[in-house]
Amino acid sequence: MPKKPSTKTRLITAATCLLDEGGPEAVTLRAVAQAVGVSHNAPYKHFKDKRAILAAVAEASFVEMAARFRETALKKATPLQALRVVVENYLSFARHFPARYRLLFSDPDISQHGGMLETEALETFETVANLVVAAQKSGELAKGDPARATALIYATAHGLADLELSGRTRAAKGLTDVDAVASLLLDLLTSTP
Amino acid sequence: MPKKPSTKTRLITAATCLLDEGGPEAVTLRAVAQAVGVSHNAPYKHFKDKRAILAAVAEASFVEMAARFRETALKKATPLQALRVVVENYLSFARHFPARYRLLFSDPDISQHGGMLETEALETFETVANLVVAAQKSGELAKGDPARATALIYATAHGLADLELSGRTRAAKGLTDVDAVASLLLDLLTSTP
DNA sequence: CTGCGAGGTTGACGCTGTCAACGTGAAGAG
DNA sequence: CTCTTCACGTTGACAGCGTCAACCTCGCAG
Repeated sequence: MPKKPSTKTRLITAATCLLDEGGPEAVTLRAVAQAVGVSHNAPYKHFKDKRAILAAVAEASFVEMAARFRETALKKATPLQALRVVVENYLSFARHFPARYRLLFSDPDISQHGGMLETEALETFETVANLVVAAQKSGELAKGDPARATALIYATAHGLADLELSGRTRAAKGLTDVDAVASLLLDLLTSTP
Repeated sequence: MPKKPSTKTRLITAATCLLDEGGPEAVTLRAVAQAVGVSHNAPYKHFKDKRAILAAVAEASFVEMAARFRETALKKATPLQALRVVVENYLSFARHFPARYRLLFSDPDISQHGGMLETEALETFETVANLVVAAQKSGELAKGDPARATALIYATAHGLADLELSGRTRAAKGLTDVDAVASLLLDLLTSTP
């Protein structure tokens, strides 16, 4: 039986909900407070800023997302398959929770914020890098600096997600099928020069 | 001798300046008006919204940037060199004008806005695609769907720029040297499978 | 019993985008 | 030459926002 959530965690979940449903502009301190059923100044007893609330939302979201990443990736047979699934999941997350995705991966305030979020992010990056190393060892992926290859994969996945969210994929010819482009990169990395 | 600029264009340049110097939060309707020396409501005689002003800023910036792209790219000897220069310029623009870059390439309101901006963006995309085709014909780039390869390059460049702007490149190992990662992609596209 | 601090409330402040009403001056119609 | 009109600009107001300060009110430590 789950103990009843504190006001602080209720504020975080309410903010997350508002963000997902109404975008960034819907997340107002007063709306969050009202959703929880407290006065418009109650949040200041738990968070310094509005930004602090967003940071907490990001932190909670990232931890949850990273856990799911690891879980689904480890079930796959080969490292390359796992890599593909990770990219798929990344893009899927961006599509399902656009506003939250932007908060997590494109907000300067948040990413610079340090704290547990940065640690967790680095750990996740490391996990993917390990996948790349494994795929190189098994011959599924061409050799090369694994950190740089990982960075390339990450940057491409993020770029595709961000372009899709800002609506730029509907127009340009090669961009309409985002997943195909992501797949193209992995194919390129696979081919042995 | 340049004729004196209208209030409308002065509003646009003032907004651009504020955006570059103080980030998105510095661009307030009142601040823009004050910078031009008019009352806080004068902008409404020229633009419907605050968003409309930002859209005008984006449009002007994009046209100017695209022109410089074409100019510098055409001076290069081979298509592949031109491609590298375009990517370099793209990243350089993002670094020099972070807030404006985000407005141009990551703002949903703006990119969905249609109008001349979308036309110009498509045209630019097409220009790059032609570069890819040329590089493939000359054997500098491996064969394959050029539209998709262009999309891949675009997405990667944008992803790298965005990650750098949100401060995520300082931490992860392979991401510290953004230009090297961009170079890696072009190398991959070069190698013949 | 006393006191005190965590958590909640009310009220206020300045700033924002936006709307409505009110000039004003130049240009065109009669 | 006068009258109208309309683009451009002004002032003043409004609600909503983040934030600060002051006050209340428990439950618990001494």
